[in-house]
Amino acid sequence: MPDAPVTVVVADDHPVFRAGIRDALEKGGHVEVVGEAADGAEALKLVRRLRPDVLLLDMNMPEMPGPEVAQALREDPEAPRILALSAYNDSAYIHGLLDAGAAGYITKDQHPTAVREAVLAVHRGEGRWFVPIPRKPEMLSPLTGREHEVLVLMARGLDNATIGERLRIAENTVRNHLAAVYAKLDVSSAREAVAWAWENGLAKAQ
Amino acid sequence: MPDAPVTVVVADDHPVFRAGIRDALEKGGHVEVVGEAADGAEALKLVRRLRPDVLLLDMNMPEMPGPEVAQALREDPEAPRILALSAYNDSAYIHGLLDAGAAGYITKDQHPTAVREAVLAVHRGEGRWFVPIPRKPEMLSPLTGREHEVLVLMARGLDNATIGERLRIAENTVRNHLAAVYAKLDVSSAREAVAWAWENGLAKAQ
DNA sequence: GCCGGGCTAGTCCGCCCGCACCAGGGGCCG
DNA sequence: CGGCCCCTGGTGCGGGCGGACTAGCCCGGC
Repeated sequence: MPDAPVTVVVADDHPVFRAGIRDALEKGGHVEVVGEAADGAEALKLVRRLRPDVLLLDMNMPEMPGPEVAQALREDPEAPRILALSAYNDSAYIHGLLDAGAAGYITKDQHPTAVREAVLAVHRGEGRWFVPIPRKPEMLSPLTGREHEVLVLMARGLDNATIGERLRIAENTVRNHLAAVYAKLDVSSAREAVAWAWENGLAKAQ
Repeated sequence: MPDAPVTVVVADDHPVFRAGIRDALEKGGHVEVVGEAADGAEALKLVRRLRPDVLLLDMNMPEMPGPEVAQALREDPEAPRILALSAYNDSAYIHGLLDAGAAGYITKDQHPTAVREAVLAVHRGEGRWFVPIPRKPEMLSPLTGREHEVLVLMARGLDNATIGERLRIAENTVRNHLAAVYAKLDVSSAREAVAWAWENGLAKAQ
């Protein structure tokens, strides 16, 4: 390969992690980290300016979480391929991400070389690059994609109006989704639903 | 200083983060990372074998979270100084950690050099925390016993009336306690408070 | 083509709950 | 003793939210 290196923008709110990723990616050659972002909004700006091949996108950032960034890039024809990065391995979460346009998903507990290989695989167009997902039998989350998104935002403490703004839907629609969530989870209050979300890993610290 | 380097064991479940930390710590000299652990149990073993000067301890690890490790090392006379590391910055959490024996506390969103300086400071016997403590300093005062009880029950999904029954107090009293909780945590809804409780380990599961 | 399911949006109702405010009793400490 | 904090209980008000509907649009499958 007379390669132009694969260009990557790394979006994660922890500087130390970014430094570790940069090191891991560039150590083997063929990959160049052209930018780092500490939050989602910064990531968007960088991506649109630098036009990298791959965006390595942490799911859990302040201000603007990963899924929103993926969503925002969804209709951009020049958008980079997105490799989603998360501290946790949540199968229900993954679905929403792929719908939002992520090309791959990998957890932070993987070895640096695995992350590097995932970046290269995503760049080659080998879509849907997964970490071994600890798949408990399918039934984990009976929720639809939208219901899941709404529940995740609620589990962070957002009220219905704010959830609607984030997802760009009416507050009434949020309530409808939540009604479906409550029915499926067999709960009857936001408190219970938020507790369920945390118990089942839809919301995670860090 | 004709120094023997400060020896450090790094405990974090993300290999990339460990690599980043190792790099950041060793880059400036005077510090040597003598071991890495991916979970709390491994950290304990390593500490007892290697006897490092400082243990850089992530709070959020599978199997055995950081606070338990700190607790386990509490009565060990040869225990290293512990610098607690967390993705989040919340005052009540910090208190529990310091009580458990941590010498310092720093968040993951700090610059690598700040982490390094914190390690050195802890080794010198200085200081407690190295991040701006959120909100007013006097907010460090955590919840009262009763407030804590109410919050824990709420984080399980109970409504105010049920909480009152459990604690054998009037629902109005529950509301009063919750008002105090909201003020101290700087939140304004049950959703936020429940999320806070889970983020900070008041509600357990997983 | 028809049907089912997901996403969207709206309405109406009732109540839980957040909020402000007040007040008495008990324990601790200067 | 006086002051302070915690725990307890109460009232009234307004808003957010859950519950139960209806309904249009789009898509994929039978």
